[in-house]
Amino acid sequence: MPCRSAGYLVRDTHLLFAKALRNRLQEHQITPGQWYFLRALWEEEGLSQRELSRRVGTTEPTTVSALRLLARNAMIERVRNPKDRRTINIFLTDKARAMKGDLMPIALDVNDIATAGLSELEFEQLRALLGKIRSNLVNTGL
Amino acid sequence: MPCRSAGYLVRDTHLLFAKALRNRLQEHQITPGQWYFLRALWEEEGLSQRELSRRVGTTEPTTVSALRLLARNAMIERVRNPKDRRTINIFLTDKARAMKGDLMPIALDVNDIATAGLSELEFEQLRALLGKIRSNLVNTGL
DNA sequence: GCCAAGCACTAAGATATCTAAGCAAATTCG
DNA sequence: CGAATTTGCTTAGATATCTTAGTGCTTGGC
Repeated sequence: MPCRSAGYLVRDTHLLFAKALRNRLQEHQITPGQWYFLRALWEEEGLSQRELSRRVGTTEPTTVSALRLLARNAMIERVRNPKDRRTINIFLTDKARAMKGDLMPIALDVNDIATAGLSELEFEQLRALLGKIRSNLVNTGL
Repeated sequence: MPCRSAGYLVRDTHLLFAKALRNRLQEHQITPGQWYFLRALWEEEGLSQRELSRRVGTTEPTTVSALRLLARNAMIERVRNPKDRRTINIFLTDKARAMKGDLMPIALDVNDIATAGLSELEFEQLRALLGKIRSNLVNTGL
């Protein structure tokens, strides 16, 4: 009996997801680290780095790294906010907006492959269970 | 409506698990990266690096890095196998064996916190669902 | 026995992530 | 108003992880 802990299962599943994503994104010169920020920006442009960090679930230094790569690939522009000069708002370039149509199907594909054989109900259960674990860890992890 | 993908949920949960583990392990000078290898070695000593990689779910270069840290902390010894000089077998030091009693409760604690409020049945569902996703991704991720 | 193929590990270099510490702009408050 | 605090971002340095490309040992076919 393996009797693996929840943490191990989650970590291992994460590594497999990241690998599947990386293999499919690499021909577009996008890495998984950049991917989550792109998704957040496709949903809403002009977010600050702090707000992006919150939505993607990383610390701010991680966000700085990822945005540096996205800027190097000409996917984003960083615009200092004139109302509050501490803040930098992140906007997509035309190139990045145009790539949404190519890239989103990749994410859907990976998720379809990953959840193949799961019913709608099972998928909702998974979301609920992971959501419960996340809120447990958020409140006591510090 | 957030409508987060399975991949995002798993990644975010993983980051929270890793953070909770890191906070609790740091006073013992053990990092999460080393943790999974320690667990595998507490279960069975003398594994080769390849076998360790397979059990922990990382590539071999990652295993090399993690074992380097464990060796620096005097937690393992690397012994060249005399029967097959390509292979290196990994053994725990007395120090590492002695720490099992202190460290295992930390893992149990993190898992208890993470799964608080989940019934036994729900925990089994989670394991089954993640297991299904893992096998889906293993077979098609490459 | 020789050599080609395969196997176990390592090196190099990139990305992903964290914590701790710092800087500069904005806000609060005496 | 001016100092202290807070806020948003950055830097520095460590760990974690991957892919690609070696190095050296073993084995199997001839």
